[in-house]
Amino acid sequence: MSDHLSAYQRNLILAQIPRNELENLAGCLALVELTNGQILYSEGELVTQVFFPIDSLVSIQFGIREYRGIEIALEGKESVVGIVSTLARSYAGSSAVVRHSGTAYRLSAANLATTVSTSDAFWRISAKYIGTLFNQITQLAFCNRFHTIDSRFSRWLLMSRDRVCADQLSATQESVAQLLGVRRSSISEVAHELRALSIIDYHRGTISIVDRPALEARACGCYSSLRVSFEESPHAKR
Amino acid sequence: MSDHLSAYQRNLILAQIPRNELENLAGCLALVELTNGQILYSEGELVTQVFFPIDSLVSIQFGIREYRGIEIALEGKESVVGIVSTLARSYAGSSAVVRHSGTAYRLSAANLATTVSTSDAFWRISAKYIGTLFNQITQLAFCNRFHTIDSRFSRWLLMSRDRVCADQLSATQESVAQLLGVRRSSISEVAHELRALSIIDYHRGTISIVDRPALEARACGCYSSLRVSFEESPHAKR
DNA sequence: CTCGGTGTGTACGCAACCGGACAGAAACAC
DNA sequence: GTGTTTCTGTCCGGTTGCGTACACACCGAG
Repeated sequence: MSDHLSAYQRNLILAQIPRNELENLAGCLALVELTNGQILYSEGELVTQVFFPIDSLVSIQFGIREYRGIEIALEGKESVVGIVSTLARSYAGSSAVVRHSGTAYRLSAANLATTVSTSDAFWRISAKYIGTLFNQITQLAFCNRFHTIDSRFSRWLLMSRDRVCADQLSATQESVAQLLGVRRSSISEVAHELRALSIIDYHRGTISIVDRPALEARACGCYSSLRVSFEESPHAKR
Repeated sequence: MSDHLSAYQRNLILAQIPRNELENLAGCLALVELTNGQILYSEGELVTQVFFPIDSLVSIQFGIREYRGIEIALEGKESVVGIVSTLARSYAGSSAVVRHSGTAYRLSAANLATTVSTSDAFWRISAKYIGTLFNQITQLAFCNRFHTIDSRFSRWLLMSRDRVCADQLSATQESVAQLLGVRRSSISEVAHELRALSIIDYHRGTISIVDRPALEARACGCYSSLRVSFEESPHAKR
C-alpha cells in the first residue's frame, strides 16, 4: 500500500482497479488542482474529460443559468465526475461545479474510452458507479421535491461533511440556498435555529457541525439512504 | 424495410443497430406483452432483464412504497428500460411500472452483457441513451421541484401523448396525482379548468387532448427541452 | 333495479415557502 | 481611520399546495 500506486487509490474508483491495470492507466492520469467555484463542465457542453476526485468535492447542478438552480448530485472521492456524458459523447444536461478545493486525477475522453473498452474491470466498476449515481439523483430529486427546508439543509450539511471528511464547510447562506433551490432568507432562518440549538455554528461563509447526531436526527431519511450507497462503494482497501 | 428485421426496428434503439449485428441479437430477443400496471422491476430488486418497448409506455417511479411517490422518467420506444441497473448489476433505486399496454422486446441481463461487450455499435448507442436518460431525469427533477401543478400536468400529458402517439390516455386523476407527487384534488381542479377551456376532455379514467397547441402553451419550457432530446434519439430510419 | 365500488367535484383551514425589501454587522480595500 | 462590499437577520403580505372531508355521479355486478 506504500508503493507508487497508492496515491491513485485515494480515489475509491481507482482503488478498485486491479493493480496491473491501474499500472497501465496511471500514465494517462494527470494530477490536477481543483479550486472552489471552478466549473468542470456546463450545461450544453460536450464533456471531454473526467475527474477522479481525491479530497475535492464536486457539485452537479442544473439550471444555474436561469434564475433558479438546484443541486442534483454530489461527487467526491467515491466518484468519476462526468463519466456519463463523456461515455455518451452527448451534451451535458447539467453543470459540474467544484464546491471544495482539492486535488483530482484527470483523464481525457479518448483515454477513458479506450480504458473502458480494454479493461473489463474498469468497465464493471464504472457501470456500478453509474448505477449508484442514478440512484443518488433519484433520491435527491425526491428529497428536494417533498421534504422541508429544515430537513434538506441538515441532509445537505451531512452529505457535504461526509465527502470532505471535515466538520467545517465553506459555504455562504446564499450558495446553500442556490443548491437547495430555496430563498436565502429561508436558509438564514433555519441556520439560525440550528445554531440556537448548538447543533451547528457558522460565521460569514463557514459552517461547522457541532452536534452531528442531533443533525442526523433532524435530517430526513434520505440522508441515511444515500449514505448506505455512498459507503458501499469503497468495497476497496481504503 | 420490409424484411424480417423491420419488426425489431420499431424500437428506436434497436433501429440504430447495424443490420448484421441486429441479426445476431434477434435470437435473444423475446417479444412480450406488457400490460398496464405491470411492474417490470421494483426498488431494491436486482434487475435481470431489459425491455425495448415498441408501443408500450413505462414509467420510472420512486417512493411508491411510501405514502408518496413521483415519476422520475418516462420510457417508450426510444428507450431500453432498466439498462442502467442491469449493467451496474446493482439494486434498482426506482421502480418501472407499465403505464400503457403494448409490446416490447425483452433481453436477459446475461445477453445484454455479452452484446454490450461484443458489439461496439450497441455499446455506443446504449451509452448515448443513458446520457439522454440522465438529462431527462435531471430536467424532470427540476420541473417537479419548481413548476406549478398546472404546468406540470400539461407537460405530463404532452410527454405521455408523444410516447404513445395517441391523443387519448388512460389515467385516473388519482394515478396522475401519484405520478406528479401532488394531491388528487389538485389534479381535479387543474383538469377541470383545462376542460372548461376545451383544451382537454376526460371521463372516468380516460383523458383526451383536444387542443394540443393550447396545451403546449400552458406547459412549462421543460416540455420543449425534453422533446428535443426525445426526438433526437431517432437518428434512425423511422 | 338496486347496490357497492370507483372516479370526480368542491370546500375549508392551515402550513410552508416565496418575493422582495431593508438594516445591521463583519471583512476588506484604500 | 473611512467607505464599500459581502454576509447575515428579520419582517411582511401573498400564494401555492396540503390534509382532510364530504357529496355526487357513473358503472358494473348481482
